Amino acid sequence: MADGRSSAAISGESLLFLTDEQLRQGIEAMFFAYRGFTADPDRILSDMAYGRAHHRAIHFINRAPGTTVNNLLNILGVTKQSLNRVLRTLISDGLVESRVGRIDKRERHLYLTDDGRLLEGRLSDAQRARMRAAFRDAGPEAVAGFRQVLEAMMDSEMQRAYTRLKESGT
Amino acid sequence: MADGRSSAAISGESLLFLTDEQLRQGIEAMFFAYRGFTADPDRILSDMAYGRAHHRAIHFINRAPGTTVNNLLNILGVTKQSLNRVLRTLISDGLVESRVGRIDKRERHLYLTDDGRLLEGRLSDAQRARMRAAFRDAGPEAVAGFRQVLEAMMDSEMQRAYTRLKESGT
DNA sequence: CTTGGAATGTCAACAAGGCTGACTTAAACT
DNA sequence: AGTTTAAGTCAGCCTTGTTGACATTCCAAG
Repeated sequence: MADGRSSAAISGESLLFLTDEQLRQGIEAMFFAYRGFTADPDRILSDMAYGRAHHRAIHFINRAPGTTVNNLLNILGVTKQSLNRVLRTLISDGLVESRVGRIDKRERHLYLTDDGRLLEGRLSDAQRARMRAAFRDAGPEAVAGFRQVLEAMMDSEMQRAYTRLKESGT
Repeated sequence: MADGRSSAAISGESLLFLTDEQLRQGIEAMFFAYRGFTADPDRILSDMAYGRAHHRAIHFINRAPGTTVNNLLNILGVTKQSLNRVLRTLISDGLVESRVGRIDKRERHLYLTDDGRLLEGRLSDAQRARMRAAFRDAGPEAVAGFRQVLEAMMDSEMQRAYTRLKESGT
């Protein structure tokens, strides 16, 4: 497993794309690309008292308006204390609204306010601009491959969450 | 820009892969996939007193043995104070060796010790296993697209760093 | 030979954002 | 009535990022 070409055992057909060298390039590509991926929203957020955690909350509340705290917790994969700290500031700053559930009054349903939607737009415009440029440069076939590999890299639980979100879109 | 189909202006040929919906799916795929990407090494590291920052340092020192602190700083994109804290623990724990430069004695050249290489192996075996599974599931064409999109998503400076590393490999 | 600047390291302080654990409140379920 | 669940809160801890100030060492240019 540490001989430098563990998966380079070429078995008839070309599995050269599975060499440790190829895998390592993939790993480094993920590392550098993720930095670019977050760079633009981070710049916007650093001017305010917000960080990446706020962005994530805003993104998914916008994505699924009325989502419950528990729901968001599962998607974000953090503790409720961590999320609560973020939500508290967003609510008190008037970007997020928390409504008591009608059916189950224990639940809180989360919505973006007008101000919240405004910030969401600024953040996702910036992030989409980069993604759009990358997609356009690479072309539709590359984009399909990109999505396919990313999906295969997720934990199965996140894969389900991702698919659910995907299917709820439009 | 916030009308929900800003880039869906279908201009003759099919640019449907550039709709805001497609871009958002790409954004969410990056988010969920990156979690999976770091999950396995994170689990190993949490047993020790180390975190993701230690992993990154170990990875790139292994990748380019003898690299200087400044070099590493540029690749990792953190402040020297941040990196120094990480390096200090790695050096005092005997995982990394810091040698004074022969030509320029101000520089410190960094190398993994045997113990360091051992941990590096454990971490990258875990990370590669997931990447390998994802690559295999998706197939070579998808992998090519994956790499192409990621590369286009990097800042140009990181793109250069990535290419340099890529070309130094094997 | 001296001095300026570069590379490195260190100290201190701070903030964001993770975490655990303990506990409360209110509502719902059984 | 008693238990479970959803949410929130308090306190404290850790990692990892940040600034700013400052010391050391040493190369290189004047």
